[in-house]
Amino acid sequence: MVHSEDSRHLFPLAVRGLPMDYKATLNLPKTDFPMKANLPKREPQLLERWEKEGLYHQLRQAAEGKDKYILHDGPPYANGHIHMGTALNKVLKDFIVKSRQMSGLDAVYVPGWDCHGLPIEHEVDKKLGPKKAAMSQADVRRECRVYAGKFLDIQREEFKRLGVLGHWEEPYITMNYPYEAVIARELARFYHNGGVYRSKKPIYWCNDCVTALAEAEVEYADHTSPSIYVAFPLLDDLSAKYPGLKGLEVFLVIWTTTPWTIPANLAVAAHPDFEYVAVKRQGKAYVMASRLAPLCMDTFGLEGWEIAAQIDPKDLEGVKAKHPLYDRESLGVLADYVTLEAGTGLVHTAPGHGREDYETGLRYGLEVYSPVDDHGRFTEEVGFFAGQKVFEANEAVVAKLKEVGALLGSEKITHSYPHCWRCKKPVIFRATAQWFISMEENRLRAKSLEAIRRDVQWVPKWGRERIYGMIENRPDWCISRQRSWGVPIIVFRCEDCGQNVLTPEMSESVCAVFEKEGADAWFERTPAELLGGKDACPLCGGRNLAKENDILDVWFDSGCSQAAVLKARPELRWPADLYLEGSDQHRGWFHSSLLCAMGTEGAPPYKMVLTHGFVVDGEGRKMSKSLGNVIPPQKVIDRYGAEVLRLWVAAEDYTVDIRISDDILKQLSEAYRRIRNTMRFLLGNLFDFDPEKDQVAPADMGEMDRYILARLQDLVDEVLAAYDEFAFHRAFHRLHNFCVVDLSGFYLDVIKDRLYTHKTDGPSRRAAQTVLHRMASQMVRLMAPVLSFTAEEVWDHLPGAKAQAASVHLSLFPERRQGQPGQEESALKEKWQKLLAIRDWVNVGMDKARKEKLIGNSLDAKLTVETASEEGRFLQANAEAFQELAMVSELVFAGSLEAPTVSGEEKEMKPLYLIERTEQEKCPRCWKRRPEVGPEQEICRDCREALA
RNA sequence: GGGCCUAUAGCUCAGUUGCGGUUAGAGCGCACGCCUGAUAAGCGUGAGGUCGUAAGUUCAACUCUUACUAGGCCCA
Repeated sequence: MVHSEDSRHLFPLAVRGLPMDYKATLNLPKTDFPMKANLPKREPQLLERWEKEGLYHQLRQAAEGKDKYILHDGPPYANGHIHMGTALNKVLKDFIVKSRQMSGLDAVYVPGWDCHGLPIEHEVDKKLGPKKAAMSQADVRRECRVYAGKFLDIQREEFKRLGVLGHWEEPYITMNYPYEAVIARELARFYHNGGVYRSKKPIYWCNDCVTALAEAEVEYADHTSPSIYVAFPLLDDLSAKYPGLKGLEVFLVIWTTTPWTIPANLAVAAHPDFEYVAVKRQGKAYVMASRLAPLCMDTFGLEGWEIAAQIDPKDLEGVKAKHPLYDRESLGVLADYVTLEAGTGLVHTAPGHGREDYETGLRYGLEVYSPVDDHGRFTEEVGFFAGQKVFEANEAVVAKLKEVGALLGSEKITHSYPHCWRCKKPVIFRATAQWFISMEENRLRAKSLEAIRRDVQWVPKWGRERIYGMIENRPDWCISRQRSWGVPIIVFRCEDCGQNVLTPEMSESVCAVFEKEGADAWFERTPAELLGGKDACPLCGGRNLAKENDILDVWFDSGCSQAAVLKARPELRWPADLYLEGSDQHRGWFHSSLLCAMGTEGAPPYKMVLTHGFVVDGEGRKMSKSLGNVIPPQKVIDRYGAEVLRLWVAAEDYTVDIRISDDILKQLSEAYRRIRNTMRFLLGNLFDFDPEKDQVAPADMGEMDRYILARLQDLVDEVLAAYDEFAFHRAFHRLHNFCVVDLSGFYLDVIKDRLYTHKTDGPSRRAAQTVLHRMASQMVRLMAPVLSFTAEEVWDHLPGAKAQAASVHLSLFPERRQGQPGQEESALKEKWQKLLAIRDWVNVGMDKARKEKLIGNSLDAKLTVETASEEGRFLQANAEAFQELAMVSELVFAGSLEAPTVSGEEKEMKPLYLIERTEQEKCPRCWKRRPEVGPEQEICRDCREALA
């Protein structure tokens, strides 16, 4: 044992022979709960234990009969490893499920995966290479199934590693046979309701993948296109109204960045509100928007022009121009999407090659003309360019226009253009026969909009406006894809009468086969087999039914999860209480699920929709390979542990973008250590505490204990309120703040004396332990949804905990305060907050005294407080409490002070005080400096009593 | 280009759910010091913000309006 210089001098121990080992008489903290978490190693052990004990199923059992809380999992795509965004999403869901469970609900969580679709098929294509040509569609599908299954397993392990609890052995999987059957069945319901139709319509088309693409499947990237100005000779004579045009050859001048669509031109659009002019030069007149005309003439290199007439755009509606290349008319139309940003103010319109063009075409009764085949080649009907690929034909079109003298100008332009999300090549708009779900039939759009307004709670609330706008403006849902890996559109075509046919009996027969054999049956079996021999056309009686080739958009698959999962599983319930996904899902899963449910059930599948933002780097930039700022979850887990990743999710306000960086993670691991150490201190001081026998009633505690218990109750109330509102960052900050400010900085520091030196089973020590026990027991449960691993570890070490529940996750949250705090409690709080404020003020002087080497430890100090102020007298009345709080050896009072330690200027509300070094001797046991300690008496009176 | 959203100390968050009012708060980190009986811990003190920028409304704006800048999601 080593003594300080000081105590050796005071206690000539030779007198007694050997130094008394007072340290051995103290109750110092003792615990197996390690300071160092070693999370990357410890977490897998806990996971193994939870799995072995079947924790998720124990939770189900424990909650049996309670109200259910259904958070319906949005299925991630079974392709690739998880990334920070998917990790964030799953961890947030885990917070919600665990906190709802601990609030006394039965929070079932069935995770799912989305398994069909182009991205997987594309990967499989790449893997198969030329082999694919020799394979049947069914063979390709088998490969896809294996591929999806592999990544499903990978992701499942990755999610479990995060500490996410759920029914992992039996997730929902969109490629499972029963699920596939439900998809087909839901589609059939739409079909039988008349909501599904087949029509020619321009859709995004990838020439390379030879498929239609969903809007979600195109991405925008820069693309260089030829931009050309083309003159369309006007056939109608406008000179009656505009005499300035008399005798002139008049042209409508358009601008386009897709020359290859010129052959499909059927109209020229003007804006109804813009001003137009006809510009005259050398016997010709060019019609353009007046604001753009000078610029354009400049571009064309034409000088010496004048304005021949101001033209009202309404007069352009219905006029006929001649197509520059073909013997065909092009109609003058009006459209309000025409802009003056670039071009001529007159827009080339090809209804078969653009959505807006298509809609304009509908209004004017134009054909949906699209002379391009599946591979993006012109068909025979276009003449000159037949057989050429459209992008390559750009040049030929330009040349031809030049040849006929219709080309006024051309240049290269780089602009944002849609590309295929898989092959990254530019896509086109092309009209083909597709299957659609009508937004108007059965009032699907109107009913959905009503439901968005009336029946669903959107958090944050702007989500409502966002999805409302999308549903309000979206076109009909194109549900067909020309691929293999998906659920087929189970419609038959009668080769005899040429009609598409599907009766309820037929669809039911097909779905029954799907349930047993999966959707593969569509590709492997004959119509007769699928229809149980009843394969006669219901219209003409012919027996030559052919199966539709198109498969369904994958968004329809996941949109059906509410039917295939919520309704199908007995442990779940329809509708769900909550959907929680990233804000991009307003156009994705929230959207498709709503349409599917509205179409078949007439009601939304969720009561509440919660969204989170996107993970960005420390500078707020999105994560991308090209920026090199991607942080994979695995890296964080390996370095800090999943617990720190979870803490990151909890600490950030997820309603907006969520930043992550090394600095942020470092900061969080510091915060983690602080919380862990606080819990460790609590446990360490409970080593000899048996809650069954040693508890002290609050009435028998001191004020300080009762005060901190009131603070603890505040913590419980606020953290639980935060969980209720899904405001996890508030829960985390509050808990952390409590550890730092209320515990470390105040209560724990102050009660060390009691815990260590007071009589082991005396009331003051047992009171402090009672408080610590209650604190640990409540805090561990408050933190369990977030710090799931650490809380379990604490639970293992907490006296009496295991007797209550085998796992902290099986316990319930602490009780909230009933009603408002009582008057007594409020008074107690006010008083102690005042004492603490004065302590802060005294600390200023203590620091000064330390810097002056007057004292080191605060127990070296003698504090003299002036009683002239109200606060001074307040302290005098509460001297004992304040002395314990300030941890000084002497506290005395004086009427006035000559030279206070810190000048009280501008702090007149604070008492003046003086800090000196006390003359009293140090008790070698409790280290307080006491008057009775000296050569006669080795230790202080309190210590003697404690040891008695 | 359009819609929606975000912008408070180096970092993470508060700033009193819709309604503007005294020197804008906390913790972390940092600096300086203390302790060595929470010790690869703990305590204290302190320095950090023209509340993204610029106008406007007002007696008064972090809080309201507009524009701009940066960033995010969705769409074109």
